[in-house]
Amino acid sequence: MVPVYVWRDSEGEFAPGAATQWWLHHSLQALGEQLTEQGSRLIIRRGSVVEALLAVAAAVDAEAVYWTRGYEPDVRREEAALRQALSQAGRTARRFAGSLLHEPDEVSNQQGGPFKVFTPFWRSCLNREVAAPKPPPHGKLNGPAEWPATVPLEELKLLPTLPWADAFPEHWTPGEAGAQRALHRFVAAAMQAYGDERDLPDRVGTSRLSPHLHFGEISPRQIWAAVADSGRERGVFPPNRGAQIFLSEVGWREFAHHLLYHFPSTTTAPLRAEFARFPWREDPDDRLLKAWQQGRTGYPIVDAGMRELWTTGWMHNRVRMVVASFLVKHLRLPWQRGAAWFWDTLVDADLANNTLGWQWTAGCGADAAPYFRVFNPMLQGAKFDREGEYVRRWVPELAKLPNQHLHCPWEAPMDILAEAEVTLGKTYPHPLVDHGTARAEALAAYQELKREA
DNA sequence: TGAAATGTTGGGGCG
DNA sequence: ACGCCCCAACATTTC
Repeated sequence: MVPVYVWRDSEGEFAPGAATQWWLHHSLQALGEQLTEQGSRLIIRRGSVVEALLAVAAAVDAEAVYWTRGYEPDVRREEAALRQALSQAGRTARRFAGSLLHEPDEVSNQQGGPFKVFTPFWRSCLNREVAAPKPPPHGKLNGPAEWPATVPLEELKLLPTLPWADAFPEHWTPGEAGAQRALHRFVAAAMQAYGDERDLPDRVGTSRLSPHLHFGEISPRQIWAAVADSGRERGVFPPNRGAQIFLSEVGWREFAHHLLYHFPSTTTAPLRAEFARFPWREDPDDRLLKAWQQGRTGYPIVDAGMRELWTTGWMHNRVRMVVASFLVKHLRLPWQRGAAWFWDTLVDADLANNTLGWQWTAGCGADAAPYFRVFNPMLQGAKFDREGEYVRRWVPELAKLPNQHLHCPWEAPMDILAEAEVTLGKTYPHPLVDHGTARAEALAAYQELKREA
């Protein structure tokens, strides 16, 4: 067996982002070390996936090439080309499914088509058996008499040249061992309270498994099995309400892949075609976009989220919904711009999940939030960051403000601002847009879209 | 996995 | 005792 990773020469809008590359570097490093411990190696190549795999296969005269299938449009084209090339070269192609609980073409509605609404999709999934995960290979792995050439990991230049990702290691341990630790921490310590705590961004109430899942360091079947195992003694599945909600979140990931597979154009185009004509706002020099990206919108919960993203490569899901709603509704900038920023900065950037998330927020996707559902950043802050711990952690210049004014500093009396050492427009920005005005304009833009329909 | 406007209900103060 | 008003609490509708 010869384990191979090929770093593609990919360009364009869905080439791996900077945060993805950071994670990949460490994940490959961990995988390489693990394989070495088992007497094997990780062979790294770069360039065309098809050419690289054909070359390695020829070098060791491989009988067959094995891989796990993917669902992104580019990957599907690549796999088809690989199949054909292997066939021509007289080698066997063996493709396996390992990234989902259920394959997108095995789940269908009563008309035999793809689902477009989550609830019936997930109900249908719950009626199916989830295959048990296979144990990982243990002990010594066999290898060829002579190992093929490999590119040193450093030569892929995956790590950022600027010190942007310096704090990432405090928050993440890429690799299979880190994934297993995260899973077992969650199941043992947080899963039962998941229903109550998952929406509170200052807690570690979520699983934080998304990057591990994206990179295949853990599979959803392993997660399913671990959750089921935690309730085995009492013979109940799911073991509790927290587990049930958590598994349905895994279900949203399944749904996202289902949609990407059946509607591959949604990575760039709205599923609801009329939204292609949405009157987005002009943004000369990307002034509004940059303020959002840099966490300088003047809305504390939004800025906290954007800074958490920049600092850790991740953002709590509740806050993702808030900042996404803010970009699409308050700033009225195209959801694709937000998706591109998430794509570059999230360590869990995933084409299926990112596409579903942004189309959901923008109201133009499958089973999406209606467009008029505009999040109020002050209320979201008051509801989900009641004690202000999240905002104080990521927007420290507001830390001395009392809770009452923390989520809307522009409404605080002068003396309270002075006492908290806050000067709006200087130590912290004025609101980039007025909430009431922005909301009204967003709704008017939506009416315009409907009128033209 | 909204928010805001609008409508309804019912307790309590008051004449 | 009774009607009236106020208003909070809750429900419904609309965006």
